[in-house]
Amino acid sequence: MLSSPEEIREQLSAHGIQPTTQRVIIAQAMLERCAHYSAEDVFVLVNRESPRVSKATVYNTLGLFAERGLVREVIANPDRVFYDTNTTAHHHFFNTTTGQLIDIPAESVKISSLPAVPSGMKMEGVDVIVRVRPDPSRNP
Amino acid sequence: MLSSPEEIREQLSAHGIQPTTQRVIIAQAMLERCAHYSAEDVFVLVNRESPRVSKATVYNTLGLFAERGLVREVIANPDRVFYDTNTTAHHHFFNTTTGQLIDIPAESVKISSLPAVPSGMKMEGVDVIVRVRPDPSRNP
DNA sequence: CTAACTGCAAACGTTTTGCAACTTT
DNA sequence: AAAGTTGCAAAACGTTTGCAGTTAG
Repeated sequence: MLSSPEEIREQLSAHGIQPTTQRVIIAQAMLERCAHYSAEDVFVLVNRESPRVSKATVYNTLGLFAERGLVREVIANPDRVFYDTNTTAHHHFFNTTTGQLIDIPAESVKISSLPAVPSGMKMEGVDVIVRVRPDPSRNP
Repeated sequence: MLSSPEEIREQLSAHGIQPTTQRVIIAQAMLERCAHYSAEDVFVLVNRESPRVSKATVYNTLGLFAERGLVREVIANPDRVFYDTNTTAHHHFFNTTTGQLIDIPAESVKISSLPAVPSGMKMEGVDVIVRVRPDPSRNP
């Protein structure tokens, strides 16, 4: 992934996001490894060594990043919104027992038919969430 | 839909749910018309005429109903979990502007390929959420 | 200099909890 | 009688807000 502050700043600018100190810190932390982060995850990650970004800023920033397409909002768990640094088209396994999300590459899912979008509406995207859980009978 | 308290009680029992007074009230209100209800919706609906069920009981009951398959949890909006009285296989349009959900019959969506479920896991179901929004160019 | 952004703490709305009282079996 | 359920109010939780102070262009 990208890592130098330089590259991060460019990425932010490319998405129309003003690269402030805190935004660079957050983007760097998130893009370092591909994962699904809750707001709390990011808050902890970013302030691990020393307090650098406030909670309000984390929330604002995640919202902004999602709006500008730098990360993607994934909603599978009622308790938490996740922000996915993988913004390419893809889907998810959702472990209903642990709440964990696992990416499914777009190619693995083929949707051969979809209904017409209601009139006056425009399709934004399609999310496929495959709910799974540990199988007691197969994993003794 | 079902409507007599008798039938409702039977439905609850059939799902392994002890048919108490409050649960019958809630089930009756929800099954009366097919829709997507938030917990607050149900709370208001059920206490419209007179206070009959507490908020805590509404939450507990919805959780129980979902667990036992009487209703289905639909998560598309970070702000609210919806409970869908349509438990047959089907999918959803999600209007990202208004937060409204619209059912898509299962037959309208054909998924021709899915990845293998991670080992030791068992598939519970597949949710397809088609995100849509008003199209300014088509609806002036 | 101006507009944009940040931090703090307080406010918010939803969901959960602890526990005594009450139903249901 | 025992087990399960309910209501209440309080707590917890994630998220948002208002505003004064700071930073970026």
